[in-house]
Amino acid sequence: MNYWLLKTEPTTFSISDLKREKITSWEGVRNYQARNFLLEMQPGDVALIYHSSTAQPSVVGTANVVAEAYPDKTARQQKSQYYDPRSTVNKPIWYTVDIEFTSAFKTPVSLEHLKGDPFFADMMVIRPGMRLSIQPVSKKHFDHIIRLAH
DNA sequence: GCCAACGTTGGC
DNA sequence: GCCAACGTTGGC
Repeated sequence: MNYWLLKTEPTTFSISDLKREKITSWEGVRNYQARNFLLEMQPGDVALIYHSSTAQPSVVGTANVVAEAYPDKTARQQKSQYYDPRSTVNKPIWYTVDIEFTSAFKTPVSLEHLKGDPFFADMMVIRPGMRLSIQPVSKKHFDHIIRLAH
């Protein structure tokens, strides 16, 4: 079982949207490194949902991975902002996974907190210039964030 | 809105 | 295969 952090801009898709939809396809990942992490994800893995590009960037909830990676259909939809003409049915480039809402934190754990807490000193998300939208997370970091959120 | 850090593209 | 130019991300 592995742990992940999934970034999203709340103006595009927020934890509230996930709560309402219950299960969603995590479409639109267009970065090879993030895609490779998507391909590693397995049902049973759990993820932190992180709001980026907002007043207080924070971990805001959790989700379960419920379907392993499969081709992202938006790559072949010309009207989609995620359209990529290089991706074909036979040779898809981009993938997505299905995740299921599990919780929205009453107390989000802010990036500011993570940066200030030595416990998270080696967490990927606090590294300056870290733009990766899908990141592996250690169990100890995951568990502690859950504890802080309660 | 600024801008640093990165990733991608494409000419050579 | 190098690298400059350009585009994107995302905190501030």
